Amino acid sequence: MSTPNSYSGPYLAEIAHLMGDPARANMLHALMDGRALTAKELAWLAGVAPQTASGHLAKLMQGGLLAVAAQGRHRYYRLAGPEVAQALEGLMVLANREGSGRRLPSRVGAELSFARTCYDHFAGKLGIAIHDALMAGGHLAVSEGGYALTASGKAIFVALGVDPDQSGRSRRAALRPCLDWSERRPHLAGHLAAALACRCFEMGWTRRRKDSRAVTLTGEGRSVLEAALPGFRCDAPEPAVTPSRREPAPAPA
Amino acid sequence: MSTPNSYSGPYLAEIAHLMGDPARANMLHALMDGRALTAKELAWLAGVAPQTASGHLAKLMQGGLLAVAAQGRHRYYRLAGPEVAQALEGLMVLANREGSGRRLPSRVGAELSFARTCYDHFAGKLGIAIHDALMAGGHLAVSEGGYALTASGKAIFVALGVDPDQSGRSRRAALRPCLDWSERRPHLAGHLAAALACRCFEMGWTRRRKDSRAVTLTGEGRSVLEAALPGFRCDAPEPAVTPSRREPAPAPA
DNA sequence: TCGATGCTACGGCCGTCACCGTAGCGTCCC
DNA sequence: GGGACGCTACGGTGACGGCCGTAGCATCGA
Repeated sequence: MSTPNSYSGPYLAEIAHLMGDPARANMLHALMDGRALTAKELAWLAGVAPQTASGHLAKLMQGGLLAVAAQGRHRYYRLAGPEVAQALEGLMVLANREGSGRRLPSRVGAELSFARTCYDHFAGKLGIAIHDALMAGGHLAVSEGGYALTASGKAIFVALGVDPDQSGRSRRAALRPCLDWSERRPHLAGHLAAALACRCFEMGWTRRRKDSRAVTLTGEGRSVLEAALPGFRCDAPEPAVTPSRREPAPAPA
Repeated sequence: MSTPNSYSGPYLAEIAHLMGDPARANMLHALMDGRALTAKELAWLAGVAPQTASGHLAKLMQGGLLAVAAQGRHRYYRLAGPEVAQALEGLMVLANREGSGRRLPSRVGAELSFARTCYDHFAGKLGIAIHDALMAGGHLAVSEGGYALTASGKAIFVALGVDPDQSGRSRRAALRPCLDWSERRPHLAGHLAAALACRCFEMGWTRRRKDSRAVTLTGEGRSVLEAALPGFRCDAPEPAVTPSRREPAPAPA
């Protein structure tokens, strides 16, 4: 009764509080590539014991941030939906602003900002290159709550092996812009973008890096995209020596 | 060294932790209408003593979420930028999902979801109505990272008394979609949207409600918008008895 | 000049919660 | 079946941090 204007403040605080713990934030960050991970993997990634991780995961579940799929004796956790990933991206934009003083370490930052998965689609320089090439070519049109493909845009998706008319859940836009936290420019999200990313992994045009959201564009992938997408241009990533960081677990003191 | 994949996790946690305290969340929520408020006002809105609020504000400043303008013996705090508002909106989307069980109280929710300011532009049913009318009429086109006005769109802005070619900071898109947390559909953000909102308040087409982000569309405003924007349609808000909630401060026990 | 006001700095109190120990339940492999 | 493995439930410990007291500095008005 003492806080007349705090309509959603408490709810907002509840969600933010869930994300505000380092261990939980690490887990959420790791899940932002859209994959589903087991509790043990998440525990290791977060740097805590499995018991602790279990508690965190239960809290995240109760808060509606995660979904779980039980499979045998494993439980695979994933983000509850694209809104969660989008909210996290919004926070990443803040966390990586120049003003805040904290930036990604340059090596790692270069890999991640070249190409990575953002929930289920491409982000980074690669995602933006795709977005820009489609836009510059007039293959995108404004639509209900996002983008729609023009006829020429649909032809491009067909050429890449993605059915542009597969209407997933009709509520969500097939294509929409998503602000990129590393480049501060939009890339393509939505289930068509996800289908395109999926196709790229299937065909070996892109590959996931181990233990990272970073993505590698293969030589074949570059050729395919340049052929199908007039104007597509994406600077090569530096070869980036594999850091071979492979400490299995923090040695218990 | 024990968390190989947590590149931005800690930074993300830091930002989220700042937003995760109820008092701070209330402050941020109150500032989401883009206005600048004094420390005392924010203390009252957050339901804490001024000393406590001062500490919170210092933390939010250090985290880069707020900016301050000293004016005499008052210090006016406001959000540091649109990115902050956007990140908060992203969290609100999560906080107000059906699944979470917590929704806005219906009375208040109805007022806020009809029309409100979102940092510096209109959101809610009003914001969406403007967005939809412009889109349906073909007045928007996809542009570099957002929307651009077509010739007919520019004419509409001119008719409303807003210069569509005022290029603010050229880095930011003049118009871009912004997901609405109450309606789950996009409304218009960007500095042209802000200019339009500003014009509406100046001309008395809309009015702010006291102690709330809610906005009222006046009869004149409705006429003006319907005349200038073919297809504009915005259901009337329920008259909504003014709750006259006016407890000056929580009685100290 | 003096008092009132807005805001911030410091100190002590106390609640909340992250953490990991042990223990228990369900599942897979041999 | 027996054992190993994945995960969760519970309890105690410790620390971080929110809270408000008093005190101090800057500004405005008379």
